[in-house]
Amino acid sequence: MRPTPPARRFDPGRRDRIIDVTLEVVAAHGVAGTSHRKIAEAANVPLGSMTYHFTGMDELLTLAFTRLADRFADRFDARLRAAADAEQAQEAVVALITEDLLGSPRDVVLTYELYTLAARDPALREVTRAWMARSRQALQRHFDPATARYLDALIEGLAIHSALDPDPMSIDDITAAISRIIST
Amino acid sequence: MRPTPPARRFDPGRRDRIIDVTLEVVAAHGVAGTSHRKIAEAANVPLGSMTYHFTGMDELLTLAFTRLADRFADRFDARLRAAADAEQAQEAVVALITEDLLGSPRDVVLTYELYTLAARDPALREVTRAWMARSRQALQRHFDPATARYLDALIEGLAIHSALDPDPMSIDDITAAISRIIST
Amino acid sequence: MRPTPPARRFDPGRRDRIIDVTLEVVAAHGVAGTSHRKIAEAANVPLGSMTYHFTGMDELLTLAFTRLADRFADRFDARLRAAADAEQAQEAVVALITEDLLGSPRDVVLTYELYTLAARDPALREVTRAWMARSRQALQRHFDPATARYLDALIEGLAIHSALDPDPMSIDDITAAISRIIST
Amino acid sequence: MRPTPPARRFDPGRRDRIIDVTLEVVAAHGVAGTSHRKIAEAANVPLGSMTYHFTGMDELLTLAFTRLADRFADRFDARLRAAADAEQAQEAVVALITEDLLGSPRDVVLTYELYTLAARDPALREVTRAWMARSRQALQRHFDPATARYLDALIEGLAIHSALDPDPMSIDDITAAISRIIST
DNA sequence: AATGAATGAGTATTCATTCAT
DNA sequence: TATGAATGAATACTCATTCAT
Repeated sequence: MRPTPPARRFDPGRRDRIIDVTLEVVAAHGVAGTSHRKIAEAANVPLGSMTYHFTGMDELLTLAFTRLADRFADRFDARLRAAADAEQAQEAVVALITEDLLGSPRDVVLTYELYTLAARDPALREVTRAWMARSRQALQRHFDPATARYLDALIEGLAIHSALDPDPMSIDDITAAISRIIST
Repeated sequence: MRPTPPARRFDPGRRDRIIDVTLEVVAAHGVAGTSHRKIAEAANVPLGSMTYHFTGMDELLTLAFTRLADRFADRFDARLRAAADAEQAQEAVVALITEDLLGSPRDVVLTYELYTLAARDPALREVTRAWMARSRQALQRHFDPATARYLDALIEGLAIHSALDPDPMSIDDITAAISRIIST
Repeated sequence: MRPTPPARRFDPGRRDRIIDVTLEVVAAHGVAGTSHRKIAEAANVPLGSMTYHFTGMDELLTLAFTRLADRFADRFDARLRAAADAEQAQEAVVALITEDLLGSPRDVVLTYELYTLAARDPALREVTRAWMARSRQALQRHFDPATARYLDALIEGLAIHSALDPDPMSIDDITAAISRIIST
Repeated sequence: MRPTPPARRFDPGRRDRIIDVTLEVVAAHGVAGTSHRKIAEAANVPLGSMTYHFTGMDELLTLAFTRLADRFADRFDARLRAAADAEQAQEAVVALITEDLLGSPRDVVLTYELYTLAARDPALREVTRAWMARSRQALQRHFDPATARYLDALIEGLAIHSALDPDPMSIDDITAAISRIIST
């Protein structure tokens, strides 16, 4: 009896899958607790495959967070694109905070991890920069540039504080805060 | 020739010093890159001393970030305590953002590291909770509770976006955004 | 849109080029730091091409060092062939040491790498043996066999010591040493 | 039954032993084939012990080869110190080549490995430099400085060629070559 | 005939923690 | 009380080689 052959797998899209799995591992263990081993195991891929497809952890994290930011920005964009007027836009922003940003603890955690990396790594700061730029662009569909910028900052702050606060703000509070920042 | 003595140093305040040095190491290498070894070396303390004084990294990080948050809150408090009226309070908030929060890249980085840990660890979430509570308390010297809360969130968002943005907001912009949120 | 073609390159002389590039990689990184990957990259050749053309690193190194030794021996031969008498032969030997052997740090390094391999591997010891034989043959155009042999050894020693010595011998010293060994 | 405890060993002189074992491993496998693992195994020491005692492979190799060169130089010195006159000194040199340098294939191999490293690494070039300096100093007990230098180079060449040559020189040949270089 | 993808063994190194002194 | 030495588990990464295409 020969041992089972090493089971060379035909696995297109493997690279792509690894990138997605990376975000899951980071969400579960933090960047600090993320390793090639954990990702490889979660993706059901041999360890050697990791450094075959990516030059190192840095590249992998950059790719993964770029994907994350793109998805956030897409959702942001879609919400505001669907709003017909300023009033609907305001509702869209509230929904965005309460549903998109706070709805998934996973995403909250990942956002912080991204900011922490971005504070050190220019490559990831570029990712956050592009994300912010797209957000403001989306807001400018309905608000003037200055308001868009203030609003973007407020959204950020509301999301963070709501996430960290054991007694988070109500939707009414969030709506009220937003009303103030867009009143010109 | 006698061998060098065992160098039993009289070193009161060692425990304290280690806690402070921990923040420096985290600022320099991130939580992900922080280790007992690096801290011990930076504090000029034998490695064995680390696990002698602290049960592990978790305790050490909690102590260090508690100290950090206390210092931030103290400064916040002092600024608002010094303000005589709402107008001065607004100026104090602007100064707080531009000088305290954005003045030191070290502090920006450490704040993110703290949030990232807090998102996972209840002990550190308590640290951020207490910090937020003190901030709002300080703001309530001059603003009603709801405004204090909105303002606190806006401060957070302005600080984050300004730190990550290669083209950060001007002081005028920051002032304008704050004006809107406190207009009742 | 068709996918990019498989880039089947018409590349005659590829095998040859790989052998030459191998010497460059060894010169740059040492035998210890040489790998199929580095050679493939330096030769602009797919990794799979390495084990397609050569059975393994041993074969590749043997081929490369054989080529190196042949080139050295050719130069040695040419120099002594050009000498008309014993006096010119002596000058040729001095030039050989100072110009051929010491002129290029690359060649000095490669020579040691070869000796180190030869000390272990009979295939490469055959390479050094043949090289030595050709050197002596060339010297015997002008000197008796015993002198040729002594001279060959002295050349070796002068080259090594001059290469490793931060304060290497002058040409006059080299000439004087050679004069002594050929005086019968 | 508890599993046997991890058997923390009291092992003074371990650091020293590792350095010696390193030379054995290099002699057996070459620098290219030497790894922390092999050394640790040969020294009967856990892998983690290697990088505890040494910053890395470089430091370890430097220490090991320094020790090797010192031993060679000691023997060289002893031989020439024991010679009463120039004639005995000449005999000492012959014995040195035939017994010390060629007597042990291990030492021949190690010498090449050292030269190969020295060609790249200044730290190891300093080791060879110091060794050469001591050799010449020893020779100057009996010969003038220029002769000492030529003789040192000839010794080197005779040793290398004899080691690589399947038909090495006889003692008479070696003696004759040396006679020529010291005849003034 | 040629190669890109794949993989398990192996590399150096870092690490938190233990414990004899 | 304090610590230097020790250690096994874990880290990222490199590698020669295989093989389906």
